[in-house]
Amino acid sequence: MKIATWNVNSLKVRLPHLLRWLADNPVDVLCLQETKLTDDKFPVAEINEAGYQVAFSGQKTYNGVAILSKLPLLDVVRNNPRFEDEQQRILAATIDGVRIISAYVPNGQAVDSDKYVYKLAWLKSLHEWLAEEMRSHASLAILGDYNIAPDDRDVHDPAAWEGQVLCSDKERAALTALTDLGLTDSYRLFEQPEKNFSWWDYRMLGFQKNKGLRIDHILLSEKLTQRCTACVIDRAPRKWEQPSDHAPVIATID
DNA sequence: ATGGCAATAGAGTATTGA
Repeated sequence: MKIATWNVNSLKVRLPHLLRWLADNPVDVLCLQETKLTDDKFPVAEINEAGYQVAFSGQKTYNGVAILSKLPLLDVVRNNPRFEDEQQRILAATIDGVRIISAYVPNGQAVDSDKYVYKLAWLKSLHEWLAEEMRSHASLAILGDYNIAPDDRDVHDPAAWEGQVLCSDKERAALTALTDLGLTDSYRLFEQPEKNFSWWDYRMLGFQKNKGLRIDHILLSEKLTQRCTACVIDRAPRKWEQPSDHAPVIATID
């Protein structure tokens, strides 16, 4: 089973990229973030035609998450039931006995801004809900754009980013709190290339200069960690015309 | 060198992202 995550930064713009990528990478499950579409505009027919069933939770202009799957999506839940939130950032479904969660963690804008406070509160509540979910689902994977670079290996210029949003101690502690629940960053189970990232700024020739961050992650419960045989970042679609600023991350579960 | 790109809403320019 291959499971993947990709922040597409507008599914309206990126639908051709998505279909092309799925043709090249026929993963079993793909979690999307930043679809930026209301549910009535979601391209269900095109995705079905590509061989995928899909659940989605969107809103106008911002956020929006989805899960594509070759197998049926059961027990679909929108949002963290413990966190009152108008922003559509969480979608969960059970696929082939695995609880899959697509998550779009808030960006946080700047340390100590209102959005940063919201990000930390959101993560704290996610932690509480995940603890619960893990009790009822031994096989659980939470995939998405975490907007947190776990450590300095995940940052192109750690000195420049030190203490900044996406790299601050409080954000990293919030991510560590999630892994302390018994979730593992699948990427670090394996030897990985140096300076390998999942996001590059559109500005400053970020991708060409590889000025990026690794902020998109696949966290696995212990049961899935034992079955995980690979985790890779696919930079290929970042080189395509009019790309998303994020690259997909893929984990293989045997 | 502290900007720079891109998407959205909506009709010039503001907001957000990371």
